[in-house]
Amino acid sequence: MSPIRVVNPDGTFIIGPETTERLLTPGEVARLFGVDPKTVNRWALTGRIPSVRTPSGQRRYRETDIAPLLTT
Amino acid sequence: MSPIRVVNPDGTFIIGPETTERLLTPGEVARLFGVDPKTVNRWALTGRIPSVRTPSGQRRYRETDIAPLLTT
DNA sequence: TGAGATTTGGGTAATTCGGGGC
DNA sequence: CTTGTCCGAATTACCCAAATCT
Repeated sequence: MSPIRVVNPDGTFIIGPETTERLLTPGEVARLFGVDPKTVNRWALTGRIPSVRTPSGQRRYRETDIAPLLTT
Repeated sequence: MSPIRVVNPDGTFIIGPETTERLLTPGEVARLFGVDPKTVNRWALTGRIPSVRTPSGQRRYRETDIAPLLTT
């Protein structure tokens, strides 16, 4: 399998060959916090948590955005 | 109308006389969005994202088509 | 020629979406 | 103000086997 390499127009990497960021589903994040998945989506809507949208509109959450919130 | 492209076995394809660009496999795109590889192919079938076909029928995806969709 | 990983397609169960109201 | 729930519609995940790629 080839490495992931998504580049910007200026040639810089969005995701480099050595980086594979893990994305979490709303349900996975909900279980981490002990809340309903819809609550997680509301956090995204209100700007509390950044999210990535699939082409169809579903949300995925970066592990690096979620992990710091669990420690506090 | 997208241009006709001839895909090499290593996933690269010819842009110009001296330029070549690598394409992303379904598995790579799937990891970028945190979904199943089959879901990525479904996006191509429903026209949500453009795709390139190898002579054997497998799908490949252009980085420049995928990268803009990863916005937060 | 062979082994292991990946891709593809079909079918079905589970998840997610948004709106609305409590 | 935040959260959990109900609803229908849309989207996705997991099962399998066969084909393709490394």
